[in-house]
Amino acid sequence: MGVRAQQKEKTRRALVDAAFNQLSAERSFSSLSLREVAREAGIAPTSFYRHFKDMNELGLTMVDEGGLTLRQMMRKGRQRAEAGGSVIRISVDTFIEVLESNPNVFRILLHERSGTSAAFRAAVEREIEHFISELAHYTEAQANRTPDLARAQAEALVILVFNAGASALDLKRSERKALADQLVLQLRMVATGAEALQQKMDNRT
Amino acid sequence: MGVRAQQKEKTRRALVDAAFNQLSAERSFSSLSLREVAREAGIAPTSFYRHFKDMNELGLTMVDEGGLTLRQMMRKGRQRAEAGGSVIRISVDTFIEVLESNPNVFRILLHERSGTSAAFRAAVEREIEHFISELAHYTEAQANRTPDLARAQAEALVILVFNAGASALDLKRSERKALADQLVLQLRMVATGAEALQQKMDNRT
DNA sequence: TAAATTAGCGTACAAATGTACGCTCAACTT
DNA sequence: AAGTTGAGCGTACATTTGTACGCTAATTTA
Repeated sequence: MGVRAQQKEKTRRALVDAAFNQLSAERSFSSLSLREVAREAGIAPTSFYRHFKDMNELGLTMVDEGGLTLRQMMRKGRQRAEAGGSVIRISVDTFIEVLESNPNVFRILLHERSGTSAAFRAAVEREIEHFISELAHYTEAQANRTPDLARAQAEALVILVFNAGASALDLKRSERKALADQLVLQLRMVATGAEALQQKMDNRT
Repeated sequence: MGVRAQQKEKTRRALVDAAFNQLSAERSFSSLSLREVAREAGIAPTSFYRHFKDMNELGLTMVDEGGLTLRQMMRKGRQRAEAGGSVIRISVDTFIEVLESNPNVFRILLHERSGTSAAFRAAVEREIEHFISELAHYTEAQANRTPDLARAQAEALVILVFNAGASALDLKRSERKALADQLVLQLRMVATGAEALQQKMDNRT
């Protein structure tokens, strides 16, 4: 890659990073202005357009990138689970860690999921869908579930985890422990219930 | 109430209604400006201050009012359930109806739950908490649950319902049917699972 | 009836925003 | 070596925003 393209990429990164850094509990993506982001990235407002058509395009990039980051981290965590122990417990702990080290990545997904732009909502759903289908396949194979039961179960699990994540963002570290415990309990409910429903269906034939 | 106070109340309502009416899939509360709301309500921008300190105060009013509306409608629906039939099924159907007739009320709760203002988030949580504790008490009495198991179960149920609501907002009427069915399945999972866990605990003593 | 209160208005202003336009100059192509 | 490209900049402008201030006129209070 030429010097020129390299520099361009660097600036582009600066923009994305600047936007991520400006996110916080008090600042959502949609409240960021193009000028603010450019300022933080150290370029002139008008130079922004050399990289993105508008703020929307930046945001979608962030959603995609953020989703990827999250999935990679979760996958890494799942490897730990293969060494033995409760899958649920380990997944929850991993998730909390991911959350703590990337709060802003999680924030944008969470907020834009119920956001004002259809494109954003779709992008977030797509990311969540990745989680769900990965998990559904896992359960289908592991626990011999009917596809649609596996699907419903996986979806319920993911939703519960995401929502707990949302609450966790506002909590102190000590309170998070209790939250994680309750989440584990809820996930077990779903898993146990799914198993019971599956049994009932199997016996009926 | 004097003529004067009556007129004031009327204008205040006009403001709240104007704000609710401007909400849509493409327009969140935080994207509304004070001037827009005033314009829609048919008063001068500066007159806004005769009723609310700022947009934030308006928003909090809307959250409180919206939560109240939702709870009243759900309560009315629960009466239908007492006539017999699956509590879960009837509650879900009621919820979908409520959603369809008050999409904007639901939207503001949903969006501000992950919003940018701590006050808003707290207000929404408070509303959701109402739902949860009502349901937890119901379950505790009805199904002899341990308090904390009842609590975890109720929370899981409410979260699943709310999330399905969020998805439903983006769906056509025909697709909502399938969504409702899956939701019912998920709720049954939680209920069944909670029951099984309860049994296990009981047997252990 | 006289005085006090106040909802609503119009004017005004500073601040911030998105973006059009044209320039520069370093990097790349031929 | 000569010519082309394009990232980044500065200037400029029309819009929109929140809100300060002071007035009016109708209602309420005394």
